[in-house]
Order: sequence, then C-alpha cells, then structure tokens
Amino acid sequence: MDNARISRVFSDISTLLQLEGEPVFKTRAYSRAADIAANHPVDLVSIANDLDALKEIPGIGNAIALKIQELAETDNLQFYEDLQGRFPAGLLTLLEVPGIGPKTALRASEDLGIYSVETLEQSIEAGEFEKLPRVGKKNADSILRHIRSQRRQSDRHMLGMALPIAERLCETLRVAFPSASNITIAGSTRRGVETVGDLDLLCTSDTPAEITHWFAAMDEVADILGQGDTKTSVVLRNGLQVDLRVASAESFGALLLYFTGSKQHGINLRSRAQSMGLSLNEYGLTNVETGHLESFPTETAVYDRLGLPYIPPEMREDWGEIQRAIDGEMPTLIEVDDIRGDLHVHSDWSDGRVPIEEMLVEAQSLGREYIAITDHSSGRGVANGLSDKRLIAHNEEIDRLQGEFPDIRILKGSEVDIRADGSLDYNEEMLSTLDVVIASVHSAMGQAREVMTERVLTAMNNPHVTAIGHLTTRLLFDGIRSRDPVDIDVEAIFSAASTTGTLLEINASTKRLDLKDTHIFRARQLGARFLINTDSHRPSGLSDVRFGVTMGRRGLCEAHHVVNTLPLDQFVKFIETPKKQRFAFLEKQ
DNA sequence: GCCGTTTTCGGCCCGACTGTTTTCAGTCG
Repeated sequence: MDNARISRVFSDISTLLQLEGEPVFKTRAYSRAADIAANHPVDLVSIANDLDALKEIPGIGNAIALKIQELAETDNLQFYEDLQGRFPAGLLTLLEVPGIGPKTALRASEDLGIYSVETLEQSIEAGEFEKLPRVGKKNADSILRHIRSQRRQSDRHMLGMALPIAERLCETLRVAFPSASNITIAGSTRRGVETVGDLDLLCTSDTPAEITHWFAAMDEVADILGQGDTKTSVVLRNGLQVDLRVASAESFGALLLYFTGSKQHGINLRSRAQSMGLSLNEYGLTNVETGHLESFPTETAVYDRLGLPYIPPEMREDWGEIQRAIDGEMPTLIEVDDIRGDLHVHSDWSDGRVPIEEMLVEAQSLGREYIAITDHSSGRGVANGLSDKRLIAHNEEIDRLQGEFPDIRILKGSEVDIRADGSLDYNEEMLSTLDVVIASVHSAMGQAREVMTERVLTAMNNPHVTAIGHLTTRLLFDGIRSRDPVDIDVEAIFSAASTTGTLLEINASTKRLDLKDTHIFRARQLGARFLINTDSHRPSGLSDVRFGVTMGRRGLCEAHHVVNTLPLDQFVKFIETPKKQRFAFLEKQ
C-alpha cells in the first residue's frame, strides 16, 4: 500500500458516492483526499499509526484518517469493498473515457449492460448508446473519437518533451500575430509538473476569433476537438492535446491565474476571496454586494488584492502555500541563474557522444564556472566504463585540458556504480584521486527494500562519495518505455544525508527528474542538501538544468539548499572539507 | 466529510460548453 494506491481508493470512493447520490461536499472531500494522498511528500502508511499526524494534514479529518489507518494495517478497506459491491464491476473504467461522467456511466451499465470500454465502443457503433437520455448522436460520436485517440497514445507526456513544443507554438503565434500580446504557457506545464496531460496556451488580443481559427488550421493539427471564437482545442500529429484561449488584456492577471491552476489552489483562492466578500473567476474579482467587477492585468495584482504575496506557479499545488503566504514565510526559490556548476557530465570516454572538449565549450557558453567530468566506472561494461588504468589517463587528460580552458574549472570525477552489496567499483586509492564522486545504482534494481536501502546507506558512509546520483533510477515514459523506481526507504536515505555529509542529486535529465518534487520537499525538511546536475551525454543536455531547477522550486528549494550554486572558490572549499563537516561548513555560508 | 479572526453547526468555488431539451443536465477544467 503506497500513497498512489490510497489515492486511487479515495478517488473511486468519491466517484461511487457520487453515483449513490451522496451530497456533493462529501464526494468532494474524498476527491480532495485523493489529490492529497497522490502528492503527499511523506509515505502515509509510515505515519498511519499516529492518527493526530494524519489529521494535521489539511483536508484529512477523522473519518478519512481512520480509513487510511485501516488501509495501512490491513491493506484493505471494508467501506470501499462494500461500496464497490453495490455497483457492476467495470463501471469505474467507463469513467476514464472523456465525455463519460457518473450519470452516463451508470445509465449505460444499467440500461445497456455496458461494463467495459470495449462494450461501450460496440454499443456506440451499433447506434444503441446514443438513445440514452441526454446523450444523442453527437455526444456518442465524440466519445467514440476520444476512445480511439486515447488508444493511440499514453495520456501524459514528459515535461521535457511538452515544454519545448509549447515554447515553439508560442513563438509561432508571436510571428503570425504580432498584434497579439501576453502569449503565455499556462496549466501544469507552467507549474512544472513532471508530466503533463495537455498544453494550455493563453494570449490576449482584440480579434480573438482570427487567432483561434488560424490555430486550428495549422499544418501540424491532426484533429480539432472543439472550436469557438475565444477558445480552441486540438490534437497535434504527435498526439499532444493543446488548448488555446484568447481574451482581452485588461483581465489577463485573473485569466492566467485561473488557467495555471492547480485546481485545488484555485479553489483555495476562491474560498479566500469569498471570506472577503468577493467572488473570484477568470475575469477578476466581483464584489458580492455591489456586483462591481475589478480587473487585474497581472497575477501579482490579484494576489495583492487578496492580501497575499505573489505565489510562484511551481508552488501552487495545495501543499500549504497559501498558509505559508499568510504567515509571511514565502521562500525565495532557486533560479536557473543561481546554478554555477554541473557535477555530473559524461563524455565519449564512456557512453557520452562527444569528446570532453565539446562539453567544456558548451558549458562555458552557458556561463558555468565549474564542471565535473564524471564518466562511468568499470562496472558499467555496456557503457564503456573506465578501468583503473583508463581513469588515471582520464585524470591526466583533464589536467591537460585545464591548461586549454583556463576560464572554467574542470573537476576530476566519476559516476561510480554502487554494486549490489553496497561496495563501489573503485578502491579507496583510486577514489582519492577524484574531486567529485557521484555514486549511483545501475544494477540489481529489483532488490528488496531493506537490501536496497542498506546498499545505498553503505555508499553514503563512504568518505569519498560526494553525492548519490538519481536515487530511485525511475525513468518517465518517453513514448517507448518507462522504468519504475526502486523500492527504497527514502526517509532513511534523506535522514542519512546530513549525518553522513552526503549530497543528494536532483538529476535534471528530462526522462529522469530524480529526485522528484515530493522527494525534494521531504528531503529538504529532513535537512538534506542537493546538487542539481544534468547527467549530460551530449552538449545540448547541459541546458536541461532548467528542469532540475524547476523540480527544486517545486520542492521549495532556495539557492542555499543547492550546493552547486556556490561560487567556485566556495565550492572547492566545500569538497576539500572532510565529509562529516561539510554540512556544518554550509551552515556557515 | 471537513472546518472555524463571523461559526463545534452550517456552511462549503466558479464558469463555459455542448447538446439536449422546452428550461437545463452533464461534463470538464
């Protein structure tokens, strides 16, 4: 039982209670609990024996806390079982089809015996489904199209793939409509969520219809899902859904706030507005008594009117950010420009694509003050890992290149395999020749939780290990494959970071993003410090640092939490400090 | 079911779109 499964249970309960006609506020409470569980930085099972700790989480009360306890203790929930038993099996899968809500799903199963997406499809094709009340042919056709397009693709896309496309579409709009302004990415892409379901683009213009119609007619549009004068929704040839909304400039602040989300952040803001006698929507704030509408050109102006400081998009996840804002405890989040060095970079000495020189040229052009070349260790045979002998030559090559590149400090490094038993590929003598050691798991990923945890802890206790690379080894779905994270006690690892003086890597590679946001949030609370590294295998990879910074921001990192924001001389002092005293050194900075 | 600088009871976020209807239900974000 993990947070994802708990979330699933509450989400199902919410839906099923809706079908039973329970009050909407009750179903909403379960729905919010599902969101909370899905994103909570702490494993709920690990605190389930403490009822008060569960109830301290906003949105979790007595009833839901008790249900979490039951799930944690028995891996089961009687309430959930009973509820499911009162409905036909398969009903919930129907609800995953866009366009099918609770009412339609229930009617379809009761009246037509539909209990799966396949039987739904057959019923639509047979012309039966459209005869249900309030459905009709157009709805039926639209649902059928959704079923078929959903089958073609997974429903979420890596941020690293979606963001560049969104940026390119914005640029296309800028060129095509010079008079349009505020062309902006919104939605989960703007918040920096690791995967996004669709792209939300906004702009302001006096001639919205012209823009939405032009957009829907673009070459790369494969399918138009909906089109009006102020909004259009299309599917691109690559399978990505894009929603474009156009409005007038005076209300852009409220519009952007609204379409950036998250949903729950918006609900919390509207709640706050209500308590001030105001009503918040995408056009602005309306005085409930007088009906007067105030417009806001910027998001900052809306927050200000609600008595709050600006809340950066990455924080708008209902992780306590509004309370933090009220309390005046807003962090100054880390920014891309704070990053001065990259400590995890590969070259063609192992499995990188280009010679060290080319990585150095690119790193310099990005303004990096220092870089560690960390090719793989000998255990990575498939990655052309470096034997002891080749590591010595690698070090000599770096000394030579330092002479050619006086403007960037090149650190001797290695990404060393943590073997299945926790030992490292190089011995103490070899490790002591290196400035930076990133220790990573690349093998035996199926180990039991206790074994894996002990394995990484052993590496953390090695005095030469600077940081643990991509802790969970998960890979996001890139259209072809994905990899689940290893089973490891992250709380134990995060706690050990400060006691051993080991840094934790935020791996910015677009398919990794490992640690992920909730891990960073929790590790920071437990006193960990980080490196944001790109794990680049080619020059273009060095720019991916921005994705790592975004994850750091979502985990509420300030620059001082991330050690490669230190200027070169300070960073060198850091790695020259005996490992056990490094966190004390950071405290003094 | 959750929650409290109006409340331990009585509130609880807001609007657009679509297609079905004879004034609005259902779904979505």
